Amino acid sequence: MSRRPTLKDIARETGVHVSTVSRALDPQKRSSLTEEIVVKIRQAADRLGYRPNRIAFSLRKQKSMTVGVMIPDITNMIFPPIVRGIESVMEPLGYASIIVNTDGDSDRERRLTETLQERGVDGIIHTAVLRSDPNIVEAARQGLPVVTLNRKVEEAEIPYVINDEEAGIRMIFDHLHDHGHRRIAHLAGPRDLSTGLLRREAFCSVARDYGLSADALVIEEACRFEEEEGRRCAKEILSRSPETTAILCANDRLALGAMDYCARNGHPCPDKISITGFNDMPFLDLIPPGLTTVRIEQFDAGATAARLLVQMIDGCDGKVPRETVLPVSLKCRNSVLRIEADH
Amino acid sequence: MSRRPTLKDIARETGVHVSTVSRALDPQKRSSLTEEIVVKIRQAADRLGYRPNRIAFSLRKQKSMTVGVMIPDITNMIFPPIVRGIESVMEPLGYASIIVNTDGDSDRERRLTETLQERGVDGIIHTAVLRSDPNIVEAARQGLPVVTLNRKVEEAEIPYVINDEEAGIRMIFDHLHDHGHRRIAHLAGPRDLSTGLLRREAFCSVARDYGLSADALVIEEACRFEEEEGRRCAKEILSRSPETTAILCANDRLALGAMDYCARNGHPCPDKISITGFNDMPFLDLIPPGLTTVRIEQFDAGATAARLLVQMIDGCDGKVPRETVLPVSLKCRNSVLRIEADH
DNA sequence: CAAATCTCTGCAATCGATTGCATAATCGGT
DNA sequence: ACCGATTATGCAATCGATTGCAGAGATTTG
Repeated sequence: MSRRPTLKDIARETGVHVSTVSRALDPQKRSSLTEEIVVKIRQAADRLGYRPNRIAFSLRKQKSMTVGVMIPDITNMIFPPIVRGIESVMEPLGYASIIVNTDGDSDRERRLTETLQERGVDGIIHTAVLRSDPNIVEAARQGLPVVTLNRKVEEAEIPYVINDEEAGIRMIFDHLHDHGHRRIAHLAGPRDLSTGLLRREAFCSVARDYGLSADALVIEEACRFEEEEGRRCAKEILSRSPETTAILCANDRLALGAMDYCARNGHPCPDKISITGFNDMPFLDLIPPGLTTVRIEQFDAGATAARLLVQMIDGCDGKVPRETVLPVSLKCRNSVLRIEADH
Repeated sequence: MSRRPTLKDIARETGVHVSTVSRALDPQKRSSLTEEIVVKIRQAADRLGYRPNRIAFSLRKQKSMTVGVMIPDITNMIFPPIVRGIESVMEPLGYASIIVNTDGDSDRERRLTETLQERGVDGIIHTAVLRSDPNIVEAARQGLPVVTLNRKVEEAEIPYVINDEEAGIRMIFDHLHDHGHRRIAHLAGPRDLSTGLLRREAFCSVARDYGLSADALVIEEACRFEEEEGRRCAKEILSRSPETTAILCANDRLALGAMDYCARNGHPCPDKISITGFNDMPFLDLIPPGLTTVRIEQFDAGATAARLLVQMIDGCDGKVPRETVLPVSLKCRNSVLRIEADH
């Protein structure tokens, strides 16, 4: 129940000055001390169960060995793997992470950025929802190392890690096309979220490459990445364009909602309609018929962002790359049916 | 890019002593200052964009306004809601949480407990896997406020928050019995995890109340709470005891695995066999036929644990309750079929 | 043998905020 | 106008660690 021992306690115990103790316990400077005294000090430290006080360390060194991780919502299943990826890099290096949930709320985000800075974080990993974000940009401008995940930040010189959304959409579009689908609708995500916009643009671009004119495309935009919106948009698509044979959805949850709506309304997937997702979230394989989707390596994304951030914090050698694009892959299950091309 | 302003900067700016600035900015003591000077100081603080340095604060006050949250694995879907529950209580009070994943590894847990203490956390919320845990007990004995979640810690005086596992098992057993099931097998969780043991004991106890002799019970124990083990144990149960009409599983993932095995081997659920889960994890409603399970309020559990911890940290009034048992509820979907009682 | 060099350890300032105590300033009372 | 009481502010120590500089001893060198 007694207070944790400090350098001073060890100094008293061994009869040397605290600065000597400090040096004896620091592998860097141990060399400048007499072997005998180092041994004595380390033994005393062990005996007392000394553990350094990182708060004092932080104050003196102006380095907290702490990073902030801002995510929209940890209960959204795509984020836990990212968090673990970050931790897998940070923890071995002695960094702790303070994770905060922004709920995509700009006010909250501003407040949390503030608190993180008050706590003296050495850097921030910011996984984005909104496409622009003045608070974090401002923090970066003040010299705080920041890396963003899942979002290009155009305005500032902030390094970002993104997945190859374009390639993912192309893969899955190709896959649908290869299976004979020509009437492919896009169930898009919200345009103000960067993934929503990016995937939509990729869809249009790929469709153009296949020679489909832009105004012939049927695209329905969800307000949120949620099942309910998936249902609503699926309904919209089917009524607006009944000849649709495939719906390429901007993410898995939209796809799940779409599948549900279709199943309940005489268009079971994949028999009547093919549906695809994006993200490959956990447990997808347990949900029939098995959603074909684009796999994103969330863990790697987190780890990559963490490595970049550490580089920026250490700030020694060279610049870190401004842009890192991570590969994605096609994950085929059973939600896409081969049909006769109708041309 | 210039360094954040400190009290000293404001003092220089306004021509008063830092201690005066400190007092002017502290709502508690502001009263002892002249109104005029307080205004002047606050204006200067605003103008310079002053934000307190919490590290210095922590060092001086011996209070970090930080708590440690130890969980087995954030990618396990039951934990994110707990984390958010904790945050919902802590964040408004100015506490930040450092979340660490223990992976149920005792060594790792010891190390992480150490790091948390080095960082001067004001308390720890420890959501358990193993039934006993020397490290955290030791930390608590040294006077660190600790609350455990999901586990009774018998040895020490650590307050714990648990769900009413017994009541949950009883509800679901009753439910099966009401639907005519008499041959109810238990797909148990690992005995060294507290939920595994508790639910198994509850199962035996309820079965006894229904007049089933202990040695007539068919119980198969999984090594881990994973789908694969669910499959293995389901197979075991069906071959050992083919007349089984219902499998009461110790958690949802085991149930999902069992459902999968049964479906693939001529025992579709619920037509041939009824299966139940425990936890009510997210997305369960999307997986046919819809698992009937016991709902645990994870968010509330986290929030409750957080409130207890804050009480302990503030340590003012009275003791906190040693035990808090949270209510659970039955969540009926479609994995239980009504059958003719066979007696 | 004295001077120069080198090694090792101690001193004290520092990081930014808090706070008990001292002191200067103000006020009222007579 | 003077004294004691009150109030507002400053001083300096403190939290625990780090680190530049100084200086004591030991050692080498001319």
